[in-house]
Amino acid sequence: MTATSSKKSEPYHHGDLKAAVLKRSAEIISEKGIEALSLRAVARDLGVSHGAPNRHFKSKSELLSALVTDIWNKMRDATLRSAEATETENPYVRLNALGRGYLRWALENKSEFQAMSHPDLRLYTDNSVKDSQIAFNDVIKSAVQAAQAAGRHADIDPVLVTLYTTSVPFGAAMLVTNALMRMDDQVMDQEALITGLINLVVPV
Amino acid sequence: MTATSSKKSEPYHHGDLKAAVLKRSAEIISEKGIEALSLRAVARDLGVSHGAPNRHFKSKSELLSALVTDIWNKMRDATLRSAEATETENPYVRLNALGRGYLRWALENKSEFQAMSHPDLRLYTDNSVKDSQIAFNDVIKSAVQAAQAAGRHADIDPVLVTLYTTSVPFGAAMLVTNALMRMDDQVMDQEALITGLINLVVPV
DNA sequence: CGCGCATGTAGACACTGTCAACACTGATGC
DNA sequence: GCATCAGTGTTGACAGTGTCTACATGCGCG
Repeated sequence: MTATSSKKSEPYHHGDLKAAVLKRSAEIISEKGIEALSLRAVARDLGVSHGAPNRHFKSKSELLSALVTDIWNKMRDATLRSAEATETENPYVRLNALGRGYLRWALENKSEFQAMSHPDLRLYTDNSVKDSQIAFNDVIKSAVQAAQAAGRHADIDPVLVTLYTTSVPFGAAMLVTNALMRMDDQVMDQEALITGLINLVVPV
Repeated sequence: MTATSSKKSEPYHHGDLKAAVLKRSAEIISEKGIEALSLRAVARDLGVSHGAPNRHFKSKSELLSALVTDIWNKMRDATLRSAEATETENPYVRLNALGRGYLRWALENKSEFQAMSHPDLRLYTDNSVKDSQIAFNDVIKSAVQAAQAAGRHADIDPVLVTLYTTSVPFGAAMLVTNALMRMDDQVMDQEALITGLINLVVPV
């Protein structure tokens, strides 16, 4: 919406402020974490008055929602790509790759990953966030069910198996990025950690 | 620190403001979530001036740290109690109970659990939080290693197995309490979910 | 008894998100 | 071609926040 593009001098109208706000906000999250994001700071960075962003986002929560929606979509893409890179139909291999892609993306995009569970998101119920969550979950769910059809936990409630399968990369990423679990005494190569961990959930 | 107790009329000195601030803050977190916590509101609730809490907590982050330290300790106690209630030495049964106690506590103390990963905690590096995390992790680690000694993933790096084992209840609690995973289409009894999920990680 | 120091108060400051009133501008309809 | 008008940006205000400093109070220790 509102995509006139072009970067002139600095006229009264910015031209594409909405996109610029989203971009700068994403940068701030990535660089300093979501706790450093403020509407006024973004406006300052863009050389625009402090009230300008409100023309495009009714509230900070709405901006947050837009950002997080985008993050969910990026994470889904990265996860899916990882599975498709295997070029196989073997549901175990695919599910394993899904998990590794998921975890790797989270560890390599720490700030974005952390933003997804920001408390302020609970203040704003936006369907776009929910929709992107559902789209992500559907990716995992169908891969899990394909593996179930091939014999993995075949007799267990699919909801349970999906939750279990998701919890491992998600929980591990949370624990590691938030330093909620100390792993310092035995430092480990990141890729070895990813592979080792996912192999425990989805042996191949 | 400053534990004179007693509730007189309303003298100049509160008597035990530090404890009162902690208590009221914990209530607010529990009732309205951590995003609703403000120093000034707590001061108002306690009928005390807005600057008073600063005498006991140098910053809001310091208060947060104290609260979260307490939460970690409570969670550890609940988790441990759950294992000891089994009255067995069987490491599988004990580890399974640990996981169920962990997950149950998180689901039943949603707000407290969510507080533990609040972004603002990253602004304040406090050893007390770290120490209580370590104490919690040690509980799990030793139970995991006992199970390894009994044959569970015996040949895998203990760090990996501990991370895996912790990730499941932690990740599931995160996903469910933050509504990051929709589970609505197939509602499930909470205790059935807990048991079913933990059985996938630690079969008994 | 008196003094000191911990504790509580009051005011100020900079910052935040949000809102309303106003200014500018580009496109549309006549 | 020109007036109009909706969209966008500006400015100032407001309430709220955390934090700091100067001041007030009173408890406990010498």
